[in-house]
Amino acid sequence: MDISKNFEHQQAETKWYQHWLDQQYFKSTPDEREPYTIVIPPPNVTGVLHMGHCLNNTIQDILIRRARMQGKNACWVPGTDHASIATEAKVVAMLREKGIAKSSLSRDEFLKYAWEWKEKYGGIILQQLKKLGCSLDWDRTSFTMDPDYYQSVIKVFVDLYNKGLIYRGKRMVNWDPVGQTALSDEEVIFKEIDSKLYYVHYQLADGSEGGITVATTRPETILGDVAICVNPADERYAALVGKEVIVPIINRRIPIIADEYVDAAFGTGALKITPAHDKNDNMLGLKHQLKAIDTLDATGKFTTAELLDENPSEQVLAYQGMDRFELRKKIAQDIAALGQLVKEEDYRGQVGTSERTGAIIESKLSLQWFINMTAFMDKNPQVLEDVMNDTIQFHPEKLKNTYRHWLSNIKDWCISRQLWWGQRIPAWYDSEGNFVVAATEKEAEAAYQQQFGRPSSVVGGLSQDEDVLDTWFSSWLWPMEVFKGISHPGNADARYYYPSTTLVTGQDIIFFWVARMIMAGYEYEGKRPFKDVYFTGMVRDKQGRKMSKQLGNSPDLLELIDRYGADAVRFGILIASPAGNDLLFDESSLEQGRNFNNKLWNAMKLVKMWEGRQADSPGQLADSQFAMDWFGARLQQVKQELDSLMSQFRLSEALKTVYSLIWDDFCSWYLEWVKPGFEQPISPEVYANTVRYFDELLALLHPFMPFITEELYHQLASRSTDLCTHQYSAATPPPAALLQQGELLKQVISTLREARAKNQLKPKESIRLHLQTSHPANYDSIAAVLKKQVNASELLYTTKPVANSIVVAIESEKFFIESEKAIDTDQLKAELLKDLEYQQQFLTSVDKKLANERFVQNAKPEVVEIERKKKADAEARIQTIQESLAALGA
RNA sequence: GGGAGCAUAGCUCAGCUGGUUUAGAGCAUCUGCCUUACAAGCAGAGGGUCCUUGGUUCGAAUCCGAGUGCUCCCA
Repeated sequence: MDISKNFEHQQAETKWYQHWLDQQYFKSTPDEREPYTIVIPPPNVTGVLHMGHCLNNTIQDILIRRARMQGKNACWVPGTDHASIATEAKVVAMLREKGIAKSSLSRDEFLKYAWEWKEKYGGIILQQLKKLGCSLDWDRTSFTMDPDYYQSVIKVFVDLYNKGLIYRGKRMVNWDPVGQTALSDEEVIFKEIDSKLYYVHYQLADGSEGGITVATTRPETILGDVAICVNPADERYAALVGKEVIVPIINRRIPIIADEYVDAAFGTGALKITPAHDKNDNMLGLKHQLKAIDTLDATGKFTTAELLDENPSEQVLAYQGMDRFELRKKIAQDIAALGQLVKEEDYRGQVGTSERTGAIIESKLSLQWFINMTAFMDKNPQVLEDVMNDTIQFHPEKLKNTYRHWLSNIKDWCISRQLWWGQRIPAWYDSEGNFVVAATEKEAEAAYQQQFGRPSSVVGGLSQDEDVLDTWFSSWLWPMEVFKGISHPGNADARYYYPSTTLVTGQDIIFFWVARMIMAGYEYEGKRPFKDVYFTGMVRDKQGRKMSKQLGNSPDLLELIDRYGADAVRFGILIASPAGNDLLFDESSLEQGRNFNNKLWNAMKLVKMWEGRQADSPGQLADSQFAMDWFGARLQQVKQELDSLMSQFRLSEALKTVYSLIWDDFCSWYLEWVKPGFEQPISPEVYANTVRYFDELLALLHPFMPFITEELYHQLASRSTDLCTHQYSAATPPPAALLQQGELLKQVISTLREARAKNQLKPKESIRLHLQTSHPANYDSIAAVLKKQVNASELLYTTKPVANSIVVAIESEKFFIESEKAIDTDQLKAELLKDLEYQQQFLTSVDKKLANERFVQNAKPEVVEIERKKKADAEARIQTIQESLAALGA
């Protein structure tokens, strides 16, 4: 069979992924094995694969493939999130392009479009994950709006309501005037934005001289002012507290009050209070029993609706319908026209924006549904405790602090959204504003009858709440409901797979999702939802900037997979990904991955070349014995290292370890050591061993790079099984002496090669190697390899220096390189002198340490022993060098 | 404003409970090689005041304090 020059990834990827699917290797059903469960962080149904997904899912696939090869029942559940606001925004945009306004559609008509859109474009991302090689159990694909899932969300809402943990109330919410919906605190992104600070003068109501000047960034809310507040300790204003001032333009009389909340150092030290439009103002308003006057509507435009009692002037009425930012300028001008705008200055401040639409958030009073988080946490203290005591283990651990901090300052969760795409809130209202909460209209009717003692028809029937639930109110059930643990409690799958084993997700959704899954897990299963949480950092570009559409620095992943191959992409993204830190993505790491593919491919070609050259060859076998023994030991050693690294989730280091084992130990050392001479036969035993080692390496690498390893596994020999389901054998403790001798051999080879290079001995020029050692037995097993690796025709033991040779000292042993070529003794001497100086300085530092009585007294005996050995080694080395110099006639 | 974290080679990072030579790896750089698997390669080399500064200790990249710079989270 002809072997292609390089690994052809496209072909291999298609072939093997299909084969794995056909063999149902990714399919999992409960059995007697230990389960290893991962639920995918469900990407938005509208999403396309980006770098973050790539990192995240590569890691999950590595964990799941490794678990599968360790004999566990590996189950990785795919799925998508309906992403209410993000999806609805896309559907609205799509309709707008068709010339259809959302407002012209009924709820049902809109949802029909949305479902059509979801069927057409939704879940593209899941197909893309296949390209990356992800071994998901596709039969288990879930969607947060599947009928059962939908019902489970409704069920949980009703249940929490009945438990008194959900309430409806008029509260200050974060209002997105573009999306026209409330948002939870977590959906608000604070940004630094340049604005202006306006200094506005309010005149005293009694007509007397003076007044008070207030600094505000939001003059457009001035018509909703109900008080001016100063710090009670602020002497400047002490005399004014209790007096009234006039709000410019609208001429409302408002009091000057005092509260310690006010920072006397900010602006003028006087704060205008607009309880309808600012969270802190609202808090002060409640405390001082002030009215809230709302002057902005749901779209952020001025409305006089709540001002009509005050007989507003023509000027005020003219603002009707004006956008908040336009209004800001207009009101500033109008105040200036009154001569009450003292000054304007530039100001840079934090402004909340919507995570989804980017719009600047308004704080707005509105009637919404909330979860009482304080009560919830009192009921479920394990949510915090079990993370702090590592029942649920966070990686990296430092995120425990962040988690604790958030939970100990937790605010009520606003869960209603003024959208149509999502689970509709199961609350039912009569025409008088009474309501009941029930899963279905029928149940609602019954509940109504019971609660109010009359059928709802008396007051015109019941109508359901128009709003839907926050997306996270459905995804917090994900680890349970993908196994139908909420909709069909106690079913076999849920019992077997829950709690899941590991969650892999981004640090950015620790509050949105991770914390809430833990909450739901304890509330509904009484158990943690997962054992380990691995948090990935953010993927940034080479300059450390976030990947974004605007910057255009977000590479097209499918194109990268096409160009470098899925294995190389997986390698590249993981090798650059330090545990718990952000990842600076650079295409050069993909190149490294591709080069590694190439290396593996060529190693396979070499071994395949030997396949047909097997013949009994006792000499070749004997010469290779050490290499075989040593590599066997190295393999066990690395297997142990990998177990340890993987259990600590140090995946990047684990990959580096396998990479170096394959590239350095296997290719650069082992294969060279057993390689037969040109067109010489190879011993069948050596060949069989080599293939066996290669198999083991492929198995270790397979979770990281599944395609090329499967391909090579089948190229190397004809097989009846696949690497994908190969079972690892446990690592055995490697013999330390063998490993040590291997290190000695490597060191000797490197040092001799370096000496050859420095003396301009071409690799082809053969040498005679003389060795002066007190332990010749150490060299018996490695002599053959040593000769081959430094191109020595002979290895001779000697007891005295060899004339006209290059001298190399390694510890207390001396090597003499004898060649046809004349030796540059001056250079040799210079080298030796340099080494001598280094050794002498080193000796001095060790001596100093040993001369320190307090060191010898206080340090642990083994540490002192190490120092003594260092001293002895250095002294021996110095002696060797001096003898060599003497032999050179120095 | 509150909290958390980071600072080690040109870049990205290891360096776990202080002592394994005078600090390691990968990538990049430089030198020599188209050596019979691989130039997407091989063999070598150079490169660091472990941010600054006090302290604890026989001993500090490692522990503690202060400072500086950066990052993230929360308000």
